[in-house]
Amino acid sequence: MMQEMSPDLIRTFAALSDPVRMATIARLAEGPAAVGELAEPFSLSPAGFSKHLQVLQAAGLVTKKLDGRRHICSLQPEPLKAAYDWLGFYQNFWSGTLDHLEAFLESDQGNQDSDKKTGL
Amino acid sequence: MMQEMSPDLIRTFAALSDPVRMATIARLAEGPAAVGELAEPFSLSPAGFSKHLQVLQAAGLVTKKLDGRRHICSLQPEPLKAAYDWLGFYQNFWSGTLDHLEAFLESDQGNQDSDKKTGL
DNA sequence: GATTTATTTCGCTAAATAGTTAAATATTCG
DNA sequence: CGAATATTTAACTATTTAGCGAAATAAATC
Repeated sequence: MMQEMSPDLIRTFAALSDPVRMATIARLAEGPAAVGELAEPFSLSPAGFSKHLQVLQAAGLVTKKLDGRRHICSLQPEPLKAAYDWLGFYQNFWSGTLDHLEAFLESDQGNQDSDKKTGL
Repeated sequence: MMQEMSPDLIRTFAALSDPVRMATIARLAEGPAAVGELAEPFSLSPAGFSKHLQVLQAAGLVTKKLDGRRHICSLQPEPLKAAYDWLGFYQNFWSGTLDHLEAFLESDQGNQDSDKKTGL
């Protein structure tokens, strides 16, 4: 078995690997906001912040809608969920007494959606 | 309230944002392996793969122990768990009927360690 | 002890990223 | 319409990252 490692997931992790972008996501989780409001906490030029926003949009983490001359940004949950699920696969690895996933992968739980060979 | 965004987390997400490194983590979840074995699936020079391993080690995701001339790599769960937990904070954002976290943040659950202003 | 195997470090190049300032595009307001 | 506001795009520079081949280190084997 092998976990999916889509370009989308890669882009999501890349988008998350920056403090400005992580903080922006945290802020947007509290509700939509205009670009200027989002940029305020950072000592960045507007153009510099705009680029971070582009990275977040390219990853599908943020969408924008226009409200007059302001661009209102909203957080999109799907990519976060996908990243969460990818990492969640390794839950057994860190949460249990297992040193690695072997035991899990050979368990009923680990086999339930992969090796349905019992019926063949 | 504001989620923690440590340099460690940043490094973890950066380490995850590459297909070679993601696949290597997936492989290591099945159990420890030597560098050469890990490198095999990729068309990379040994030096090239070694650098990816350095990134994973710098993020604390992989540790090595020596077995003769072979370097045995093991996956370390802590950084994965930290990333999982950071993303898990937004679970309410994607899993529920909420458009954003406001409702959660104003709930008992959301208030339990943040705005204890009821007593002021 | 010379050779082979496993891996890293070094020195380099090419490409991607993060930041800047200046100019461009809309939109609102007087 | 002209000035101000909000934001992006363009052009550029500096830094980081990803890759390579060659050399270095270390252990195993003959």
